[in-house]
Amino acid sequence: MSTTASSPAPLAQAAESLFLIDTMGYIFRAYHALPPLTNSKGMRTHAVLGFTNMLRKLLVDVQPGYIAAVMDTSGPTFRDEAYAAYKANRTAMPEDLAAQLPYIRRVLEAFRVPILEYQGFEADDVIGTLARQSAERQHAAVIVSSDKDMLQLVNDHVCVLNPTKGDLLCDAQKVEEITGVQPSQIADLLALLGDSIDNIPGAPGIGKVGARDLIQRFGSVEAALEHAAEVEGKRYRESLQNNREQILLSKQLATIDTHAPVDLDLDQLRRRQPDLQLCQVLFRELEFSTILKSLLASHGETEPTPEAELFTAKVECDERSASPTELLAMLRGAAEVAIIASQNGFSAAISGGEGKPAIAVSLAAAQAPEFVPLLLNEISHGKQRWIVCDLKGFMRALLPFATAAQVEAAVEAAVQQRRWHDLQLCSYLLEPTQSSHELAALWQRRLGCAAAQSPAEEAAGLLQLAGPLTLDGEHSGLRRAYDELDLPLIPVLLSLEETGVLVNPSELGAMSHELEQQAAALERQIQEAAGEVFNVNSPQQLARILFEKLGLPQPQKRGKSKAPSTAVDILEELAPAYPIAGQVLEYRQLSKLKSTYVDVLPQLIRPATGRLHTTFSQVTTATGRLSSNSPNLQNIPIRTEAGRRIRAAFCAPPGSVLLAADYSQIELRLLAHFSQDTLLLAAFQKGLDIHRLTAAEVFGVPPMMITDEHRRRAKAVNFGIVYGLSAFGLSRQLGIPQSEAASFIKRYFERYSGVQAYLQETLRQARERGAVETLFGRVRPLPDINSRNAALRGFAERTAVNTPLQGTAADLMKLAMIRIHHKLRGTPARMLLQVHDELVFETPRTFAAELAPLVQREMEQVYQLSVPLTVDVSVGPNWRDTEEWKPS
DNA sequence: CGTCGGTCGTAC
DNA sequence: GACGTACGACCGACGT
Repeated sequence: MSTTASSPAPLAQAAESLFLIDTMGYIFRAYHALPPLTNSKGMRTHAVLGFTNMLRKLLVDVQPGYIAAVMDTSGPTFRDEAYAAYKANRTAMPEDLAAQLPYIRRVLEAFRVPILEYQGFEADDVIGTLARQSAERQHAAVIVSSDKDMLQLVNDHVCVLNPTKGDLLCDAQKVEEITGVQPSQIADLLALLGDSIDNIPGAPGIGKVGARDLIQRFGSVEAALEHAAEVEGKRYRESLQNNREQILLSKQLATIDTHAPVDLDLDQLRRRQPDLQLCQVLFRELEFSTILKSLLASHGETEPTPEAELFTAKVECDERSASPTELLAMLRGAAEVAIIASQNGFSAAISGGEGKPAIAVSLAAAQAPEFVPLLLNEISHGKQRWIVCDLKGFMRALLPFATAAQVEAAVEAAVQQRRWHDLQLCSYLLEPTQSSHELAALWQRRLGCAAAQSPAEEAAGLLQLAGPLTLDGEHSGLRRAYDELDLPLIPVLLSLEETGVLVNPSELGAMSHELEQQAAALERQIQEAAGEVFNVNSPQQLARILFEKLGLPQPQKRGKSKAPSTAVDILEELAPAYPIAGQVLEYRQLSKLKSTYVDVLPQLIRPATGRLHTTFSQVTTATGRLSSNSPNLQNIPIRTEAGRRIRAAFCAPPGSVLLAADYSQIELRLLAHFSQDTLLLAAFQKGLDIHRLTAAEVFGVPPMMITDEHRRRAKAVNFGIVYGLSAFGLSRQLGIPQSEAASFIKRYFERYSGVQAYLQETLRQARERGAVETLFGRVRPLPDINSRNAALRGFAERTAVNTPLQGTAADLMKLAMIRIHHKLRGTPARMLLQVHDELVFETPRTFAAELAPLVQREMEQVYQLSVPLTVDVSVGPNWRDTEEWKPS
């Protein structure tokens, strides 16, 4: 509000004024006006965000002396009795808005703004009454509202501030300027105009201008009705004469009651400083980090407040120190043990008994050699449930003090007896769309605290988190994915990561040099054609050169920030006519390979093993797939010749070979299984080429006549189905008119009618439940599936189609991995990588002939479906040059 | 000098 | 807005 150049008097006197916030009115407008932001938890937060921003701006810029937030209570009011249809037009509050209301209250509490609500009285009337009482005491009041009803309350001591109209401040003069009538005549104006939102009927046929003129001329609706006969315009005259009762009722409804039984107590409403601790907890939960940052900054808290102050629910524990044997003795008697292993040592916590704080113990790293063997023995043979966060990380921390086989054996024993409670995994299964399931994130979200202050307290926090992060009751459907897939997979993934994969660094080194030369040459050519030196890597600068300076035809497609897109499909279209476009494409390809793979991978080779060790994340994707990072080994190039050279650098050591096994069309096979579509089932049962079949069916071409182009398009259609395709998306993918794409889709669903029925049923269930699930019960919530926002809804619908297919494929692959891992125990073969539908192994050449059928059988037989699962196996010296293995 | 959103490109 | 799921490089705007 400091931006309001000429602050009218009431704002200049803000330090003494009473600010009355029309809370619900503002929230409704924020809800409808702002894009429906969702935080990482899937909760809508935009109304809270809009309200918080408004409130904070008010508090900071205006510095009100007195403030209150007025809210409605549920229940009937006098207006409902006066007019049954009143607010009948107001549909029930949308669920995602209702869910935000408790947070609005918490925001007000955190800012220490008192909430005023009175049973049976609407906020308008409470505001009107308080404003009147304030004015009678010669005390200025400012009503913060965007509702035009409020303008009737304006007088010498009362004005209205509209935060949605750039902080428009209305005094009596401004009201007249805007509406053409005095504040005292606003109710008369609205009585004629009506208000569709509040279901005030008004006078049919009388609009803005008419209402204003009539009130200006007669002064009130009563007077206008009395003199209706004198009105010249036939439409207005008859409306007045024919709607007398309705108009009078409308005025009654539009009139704010300024005599509600409410007493203004200014002292209670004096502005107070925000409760920074509450603000921190709340805004972290809501993920309003910008607001939090600026709030802390404005209160001189450049450093985050000391952690101790953040604890709203301090994790209680009695800290003790103990020797390894004493600690073991303590663990032995416990039913549940929370345990953390880190570089700094160990900490563990057990329940202190009913009502008592947890008992927590920490152990220095120096004790690990003595402690770990004891611990592993207890994990294997004890009866406790072990609570951890990130079992894979826990296992890894034990590796320096025991053999991998010992760690794995102990963990496996407890896995089989269902004695592991991995909070990270539970959190993921419960909320697969959350961006983080790290312990720190769980503390923040579930305990409302920043972090523990000591290792022992951290362990005690784990104990506390185990309560909310269980898969019991309504979430017991997730147990199967936990018990049968995700938990048993953990030792498998640890094994893959620790094994690593061999890459040939000198091969990559040579490539780096070549790519450098080629890219530099292309860069020179591009800059020469451009007539200037610029950064080809900058899409923005490139767009300027291509579309402004050189005048290439501009694409329709634009980025979010306005520059025309220079993406590959655009440049490909331009390449035949403009060599520079082709050069850019080639440059991009080379520099991508160099910067993302060739120059990065050698640096990540672990010196101790001479191999590349990725990290698989089991808690990242919304569908249940794994992800891979540092480096990502799930996106090593394969499509282009230059890219395949990188793949060739992934190799087997002398005497060994790589073996790759991949599921053929697993998602389409799952579609056949789920949909039971006759045609699709028959196709897979007969082992047909599914893309050729689709080409024949959709394009109406006999199988003999199908061209590569037909097949290419059919393949795009098949992929599109799995992705929840739209005509727009398909048309863009294939570069064909949307109408043509639409006819392909139509033909597809005519031919594969079972698929269409299945997809419709999937959507119906998703809408009903607000979630979809995989074959093994992994659930993905879809908060937007019934949204009124078409874009959000469309996205949720495509997700609803894709997730059961992609997620079930991931489930099956996990199961196959677990089984194969166990079959490989005692063999010289090692599983190295998983790339969604492919597994890569390393094996002595002499064992390959045994490994191949084992892997193929386990993968194909992983689960009985209505169609066969088929797996292609290939073997070779490196990841590029593998040759198909055939059972003999 | 770090952070963060946008754009682009790699995989399945 | 715009067919699903990821990771990550680079740029450039922004705040320190």
